[in-house]
Amino acid sequence: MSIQLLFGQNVRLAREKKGWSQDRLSDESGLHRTYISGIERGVRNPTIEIVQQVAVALDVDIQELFADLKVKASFYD
Amino acid sequence: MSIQLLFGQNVRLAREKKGWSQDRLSDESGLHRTYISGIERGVRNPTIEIVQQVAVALDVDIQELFADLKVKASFYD
DNA sequence: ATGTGACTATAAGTCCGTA
DNA sequence: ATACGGACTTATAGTCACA
Repeated sequence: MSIQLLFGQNVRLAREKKGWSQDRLSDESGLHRTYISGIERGVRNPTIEIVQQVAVALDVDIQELFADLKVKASFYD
Repeated sequence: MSIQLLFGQNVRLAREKKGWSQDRLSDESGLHRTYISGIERGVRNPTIEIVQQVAVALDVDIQELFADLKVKASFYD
């Protein structure tokens, strides 16, 4: 898995955990909505400045956005 | 402190911990020597792909390169 | 062995849409 | 509410000569 996809999925998880739409995260981070979409899909390769902007908006540590993805528990249920 | 400088200083710490020159890190990462220099000084704003390349070369977790910098123990010694 | 300014090619990031 | 495309501006990637 690419680092872009790992990052993107972690952003999506953190966003959904807050119950936010991409539009909402866009507003909070100051980044364009379509760009957020691209990040979450792993098709963008953001700079660390953008990473920080997203982390601040989501109120999470940058490190959390690079955390290894856990296999969903439901996979084993 | 900017995220670029935080990242850069963490890279420098990890590199020096291994006793590597910037030249050596350049070889190991495939990135140009002057680019490594720019990263460590915080004047570059690398993408997450570059971050991963550096982390792999230094054999550290990406998260370590975003760790809060500790005040040097020697400051209190 | 490292810092710096300058450079070109490429990608980041924005904004307009459509589905 | 999200994915995706095209066109656009700005910044980064990557490199060099020199201090």
